[in-house]
Amino acid sequence: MSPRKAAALRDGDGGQSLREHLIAAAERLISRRGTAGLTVRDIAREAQVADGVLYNHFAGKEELLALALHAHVENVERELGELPSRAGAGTVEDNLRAYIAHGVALHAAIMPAFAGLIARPEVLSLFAGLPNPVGTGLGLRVALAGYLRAEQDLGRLRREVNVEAAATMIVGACHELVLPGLLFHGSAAPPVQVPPGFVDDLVTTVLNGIGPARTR
Amino acid sequence: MSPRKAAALRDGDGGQSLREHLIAAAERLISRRGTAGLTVRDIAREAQVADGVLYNHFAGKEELLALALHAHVENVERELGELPSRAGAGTVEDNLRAYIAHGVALHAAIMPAFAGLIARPEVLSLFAGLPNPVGTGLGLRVALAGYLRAEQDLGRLRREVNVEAAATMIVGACHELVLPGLLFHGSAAPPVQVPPGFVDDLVTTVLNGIGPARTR
Amino acid sequence: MSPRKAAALRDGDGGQSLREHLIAAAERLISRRGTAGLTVRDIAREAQVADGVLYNHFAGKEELLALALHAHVENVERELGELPSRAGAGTVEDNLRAYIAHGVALHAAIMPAFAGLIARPEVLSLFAGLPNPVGTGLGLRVALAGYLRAEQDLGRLRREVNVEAAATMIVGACHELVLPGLLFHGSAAPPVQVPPGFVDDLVTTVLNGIGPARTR
Amino acid sequence: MSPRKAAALRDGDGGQSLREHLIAAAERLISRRGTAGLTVRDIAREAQVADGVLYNHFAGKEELLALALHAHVENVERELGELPSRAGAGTVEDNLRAYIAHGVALHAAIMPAFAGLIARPEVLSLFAGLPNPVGTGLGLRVALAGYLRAEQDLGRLRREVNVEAAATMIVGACHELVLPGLLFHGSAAPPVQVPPGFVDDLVTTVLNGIGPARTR
DNA sequence: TATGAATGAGGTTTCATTCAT
DNA sequence: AATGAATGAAACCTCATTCAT
Repeated sequence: MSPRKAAALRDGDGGQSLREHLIAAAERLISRRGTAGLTVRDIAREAQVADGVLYNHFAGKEELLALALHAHVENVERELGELPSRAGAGTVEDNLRAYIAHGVALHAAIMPAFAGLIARPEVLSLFAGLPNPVGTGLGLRVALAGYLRAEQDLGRLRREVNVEAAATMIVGACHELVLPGLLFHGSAAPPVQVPPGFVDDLVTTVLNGIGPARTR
Repeated sequence: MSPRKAAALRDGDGGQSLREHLIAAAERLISRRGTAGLTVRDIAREAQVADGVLYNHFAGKEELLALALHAHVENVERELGELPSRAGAGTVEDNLRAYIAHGVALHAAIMPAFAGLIARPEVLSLFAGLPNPVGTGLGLRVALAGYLRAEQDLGRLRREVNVEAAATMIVGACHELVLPGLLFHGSAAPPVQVPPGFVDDLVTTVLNGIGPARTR
Repeated sequence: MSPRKAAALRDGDGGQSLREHLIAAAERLISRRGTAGLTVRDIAREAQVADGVLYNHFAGKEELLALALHAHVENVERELGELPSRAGAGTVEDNLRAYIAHGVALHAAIMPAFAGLIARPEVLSLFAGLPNPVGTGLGLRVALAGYLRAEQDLGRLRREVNVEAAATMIVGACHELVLPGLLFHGSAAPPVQVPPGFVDDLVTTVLNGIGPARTR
Repeated sequence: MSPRKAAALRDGDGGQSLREHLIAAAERLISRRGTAGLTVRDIAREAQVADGVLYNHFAGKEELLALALHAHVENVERELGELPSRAGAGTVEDNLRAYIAHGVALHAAIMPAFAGLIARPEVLSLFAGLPNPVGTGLGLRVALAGYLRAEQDLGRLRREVNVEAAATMIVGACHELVLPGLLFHGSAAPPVQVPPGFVDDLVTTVLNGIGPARTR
């Protein structure tokens, strides 16, 4: 009555549909090797499934990649846990440290996924079209700006600063900490190592500035 | 009898070796279309040279790409001109603005080149192995940190700040300003538009910080 | 408990067996798009039936196609109506005109169906093996020859002519009027347009001949 | 100095370019098996050449097929030799017999080639765009009509007959003689056998007509 | 040494058929 | 008996690299 189930689902993985199984397999590969050089055959093999199945469930490679990318971002964000979104709780320093740690880990995990797709706008626009709560990790900047503004409202940050500028610098610093390792050790790089104390220094810098005295 | 010269060199371009000619052609393509989807045939055609020559001068596509990438970064940096390396000259604000403008332009120009290669560690390690004075645009951070330290020595920036942290944030902000356009508008994106006043806000923020009062 | 019925038969189409339902669906597609590029999935979808059913009722795609082709020829002939089989009725000219009109319409309708199969002898021999009263439209020639012979017997056509030869020429002319449009305008060609008066000229020619005087 | 030659050309077939070699190989297959089910691999194998070569010489499979089809028609026409184009020479009967023999042989040879392409309009329009003197065998009808008109001018055929109609019937008869064998014995059919005397009967019929007396 | 055609592995996709449910 | 997802061979095409000339 019901149609046949894929061998891969029959033994053990029975809880999900093959569609989900395929997305999960692709996500696994993305998280392992990034998005570049990923072939349909790789994905089918990882899913232990025939080459052609994917076309029973997706319009093509591109749709699957977009969905897997989405799943990857979601997985990473789930693993990283909540951001300190409630202003006023804890110290600002601690909260900023949390944002930075989050940003470094997030970018380390998702940049290899996006990198291989810069040249494939179709996948990226499919991705952009997905219901995408937090999104591309770009959401981080928005979230951070929101947090900063809330702290401003509470008086724990100065009123006159441009929170967008601050958020840009902080999130940018996370990129900057991740990129070199990505470029020069490959996606099989050791987990990013931020020198001890460096995050503290970032936070101090952003809070106090580097100028000799307050201008303006 | 001297060995045959490539047709492309015979007329007009006689000053360079074919090796240099090929690197230049590849660089031209990289700067036009980025690194993704670039075939050796494209390069040979751009160089007006037979498909196979490249193997007489390079170990393979990868070596040529690494060298062309290097040339590309050098070209971009040459075109962008000098950075305010002499501390003490002009105002710190102006100098920081110059660094940021430089960084945005630099990353906008070189990120499409690197993007297509994140997944090809071979090219990137060849690149990393090149005698690479300024390098990957990562040089920018080093240069900026040096500048900041010099200003510290002159007393125009506070002694206790970690200039590495500051440089990381500033250069990171440049990444952050460039990346989204790259990802979601393709490499045929409009030239990056930083909102007016935003660079000023970045500078102000980094100089003054965002905290309510100086800590530490 | 009787065996399950296909969904498509349950509502409304209950009069036929699923076998007949499938043949009808395939015939519909053949008459719409010809035989080329027809997939079993197309047929199943047209029949609103699961992909696999067809293998419960036919040896495979080929048998189904052969039967659908047969049905298609039958349908077309039914729609075209009766041929003037009774010699002596009407004028010979009118009757020949009717045969030609019939032949043109018949070939226009069935040639796209056969065209996609010339290269698939299996289907065609299955088709040829079917109890095939009128057959492949080749029946037309037989019918026409029969009619001509009957008119001969009535003295309305000359005794000594070879009715097979005449029938061959007349039916052949129908092919010839249909083929070019088929080849060079695709099966989405406009319905065959025979220039006005041309059928008359064919009839006149076949009746009177083209020679200057009766030979033999 | 010159590039490498294909292995297949090196031993023995050296006179032609690989482009010609490929067209010839495809033509060979077309003449053997018709056009349907012909894969690029088949062609490459027949040409004893690597799978990918064809794309160095043609835009794709379609262009090659169109050219091979063209070559096939040319070959067949060359082998069949000249048609009696000079009116007035020989007897009209003999000339018509020659046309019919030619037409039967021609269609027997080229119809399997065209049949497989009815569903691929792209190939057919490429073919139609080729410089195509005689063309698709459709040229035969034009040539025959021309010949008939010339005989009319000489008074060997009656003035008032529509030569187009006559040509249509005669060429159509050739189709009709060829088609059934094609459909029901496959392209590996025995060479078409026209019953002895049948061609004579066709000629007699077309010259004298079948009517009891000259009408009009 | 330059040439550029030849090579062939490997990419994405289609589709007739099978088969667990 | 019906279902429809799974299967996997095979289609067309690309492209880095080789190599006879």
